[in-house]
Amino acid sequence: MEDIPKETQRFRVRGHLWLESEKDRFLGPGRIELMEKIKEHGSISKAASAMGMSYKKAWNLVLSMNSQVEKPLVLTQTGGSRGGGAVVTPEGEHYIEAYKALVVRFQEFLANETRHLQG
Amino acid sequence: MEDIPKETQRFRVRGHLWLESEKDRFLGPGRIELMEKIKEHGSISKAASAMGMSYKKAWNLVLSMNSQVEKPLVLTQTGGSRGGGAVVTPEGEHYIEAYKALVVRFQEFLANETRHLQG
DNA sequence: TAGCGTTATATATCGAGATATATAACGGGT
DNA sequence: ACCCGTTATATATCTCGATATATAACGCTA
Repeated sequence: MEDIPKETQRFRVRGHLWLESEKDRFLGPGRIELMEKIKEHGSISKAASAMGMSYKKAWNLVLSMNSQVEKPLVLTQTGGSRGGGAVVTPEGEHYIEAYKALVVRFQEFLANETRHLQG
Repeated sequence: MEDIPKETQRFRVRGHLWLESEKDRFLGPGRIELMEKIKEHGSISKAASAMGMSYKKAWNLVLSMNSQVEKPLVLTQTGGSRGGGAVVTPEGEHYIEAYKALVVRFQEFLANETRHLQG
């Protein structure tokens, strides 16, 4: 590594990280952010528009996440005094925390590898 | 982490990794594979078709890589007895090796995190 | 029973990226 | 002078995912 030219200084190591099951993605940055926005706004539609995402896409993500676990990460309710809404369950919150901790370790890995590269 | 339900067993941590400069991607899995195919076949067009990629895309990747370093990673030649061709320079080979070593460490990270998640 | 905001779902439209097609240039061989 | 396979480049076409649009259902309110 020590004979990589100086210009290597300009490069950074970057990456993406996610959890997946047999064939489907389970959790990634977008799904985590969506759950956080649902926590904040109390509905899928408001969460979606808050992050510039179509309702349909957000709905599909919730469907995908919930379909891969026994206890759903997001509960939805149609109708009612406010028309309905969505909440993140304790299970959902747990995954959010676990994912964030994972990302912290990943960022350390990337920073370390970038340092290594630029040696 | 210890109170994540059993079904977490089914999830793996996966990821992508690449090198980038200020605004452009520099090296990722596709570009590395392309350089390896160029080494193998001696031309961009053969390398591209060998990995089911259009010549145009392969050419753009070579252009992008070479534009980000002083000494090009891939040298091309037009015309001549065989019509032309392309070769990977020692600098290119060096980056291939550095990237592969990085990927090995990344795979270890992912395996470790998957184990941690399922622990 | 009518109104409301939302979830839930299907269908249609659009646009970006990929692919296909075309053409020029290159330079050695014959 | 012409042929060859490749690099180099522009343009046209296509495809698929994303987005937009539309509609139904839900359940509380009043």
